[in-house]
Amino acid sequence: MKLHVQIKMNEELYLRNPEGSELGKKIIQYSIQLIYKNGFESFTFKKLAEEINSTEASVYRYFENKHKMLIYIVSWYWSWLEFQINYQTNNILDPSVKLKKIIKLLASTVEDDELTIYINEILLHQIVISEGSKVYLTNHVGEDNKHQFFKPYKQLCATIGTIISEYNPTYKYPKSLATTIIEMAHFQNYFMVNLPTLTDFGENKNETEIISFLENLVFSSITTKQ
Amino acid sequence: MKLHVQIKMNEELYLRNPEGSELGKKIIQYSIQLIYKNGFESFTFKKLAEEINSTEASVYRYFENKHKMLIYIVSWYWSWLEFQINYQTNNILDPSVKLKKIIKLLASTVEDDELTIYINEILLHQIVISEGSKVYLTNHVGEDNKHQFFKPYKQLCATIGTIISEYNPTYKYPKSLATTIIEMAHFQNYFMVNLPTLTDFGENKNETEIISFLENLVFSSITTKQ
DNA sequence: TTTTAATAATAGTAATACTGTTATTAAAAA
DNA sequence: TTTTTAATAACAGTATTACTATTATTAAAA
Repeated sequence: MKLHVQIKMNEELYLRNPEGSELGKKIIQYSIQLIYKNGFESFTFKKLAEEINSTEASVYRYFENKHKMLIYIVSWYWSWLEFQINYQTNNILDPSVKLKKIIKLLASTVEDDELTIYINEILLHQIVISEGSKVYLTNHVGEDNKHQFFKPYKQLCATIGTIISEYNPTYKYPKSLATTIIEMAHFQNYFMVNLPTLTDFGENKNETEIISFLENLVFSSITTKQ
Repeated sequence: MKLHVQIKMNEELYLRNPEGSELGKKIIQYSIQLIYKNGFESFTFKKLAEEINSTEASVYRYFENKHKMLIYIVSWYWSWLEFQINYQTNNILDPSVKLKKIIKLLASTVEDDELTIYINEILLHQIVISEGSKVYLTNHVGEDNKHQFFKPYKQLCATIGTIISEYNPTYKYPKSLATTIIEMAHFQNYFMVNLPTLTDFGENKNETEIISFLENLVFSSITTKQ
């Protein structure tokens, strides 16, 4: 039996479901490649169309604009990560072990998931690090929120927040600490690679130091008496 | 005697110094207003020119493009905040008192500084919250870094990191904790206002809760034995 | 009074972010 | 098998953005 992880995406994010056709999958696959390579700002549907030997108009049949495309792939990532977390922390009872596992999953280079051939999770993870916050840092965040575009991100925060509360039910800021872990797992990685003077991770540039930093941050916060 | 706070800006950020002319000051003043109102994405030099009854070409005499303009105003903010922090923590010896003061300055609504008539610090603070990270989350971060465009931000992190090390010389991640404080002071504020389910600050929407969260985060991290 | 500098006014270009139309092809339904 | 439908390719076109270049006008400095 082949396990197929189907991630159900918010239907308002696309005009035509990209998972439902070869062209659609190609659009996702090469969008990830292009955004990874040149950044979201210089990514255009025209360049994408040239890359996949199709036309701009065809891409517009799938996505209204490139921002919704970004929300789509970033949301996909959060949903996928949520699944990985649930899968890997399943049967673990100790919340501190769970939290350590989550920190590791957030801060480590992901492994490419063989089940989703057209999505390269390694590149997607890098995109989420560099472009992920642009998804909600817009003037239309309220509108987008009404359309539930941030649900997978919120869901992940809720999951992490719940485990924090399991560990220490008296801790007052489980959700804020959850977003801090998520955002800092990515920001510290971005700083380490691009602006290393902003971090304490120096030359070696590996993720174990980020994990130590985050573990220290989280466990001292939720262990300290208030 | 009138105290004049002159902030020396990186000369590579502009083509002509906006502080040196009436038009230049108007460009800064109305850029802040427009970016605050409609967000950075929809901000254009044409709209700005219309707003100040000038022309696009005149604006281009001052700034090469709108991204450098954003770096300019955000850097100005960090330099200004650094000054405020140094001023307000001057003569304080206890590093924990200093840190609390800094957290408060980072997380609170700033007061308009009467000394800079054409810069509205309250609006600028909101811009730094919503658009600040876009300054370095670009594909040309390396180039921009070489040109020292992030110096004021780095300087602020160094200042905060130094005080953290003063409090606890054995703490291993002073700089990463410094960036965490800065970024989270802003992100938690943004989430509180725009995506409240991501935080624990609920209905009241005031900054004292964010300050408590950050104080708890910082002091438990640097007080815990490692 | 002359020179210079700054700005306004105007024009123009390449690229971006789309929309619309029609021809072609492939797959599904009759 | 034929017909219908759906998807895509190909092409054309528009408004806006992000610029550059040129010249006229004005104001200040030499």
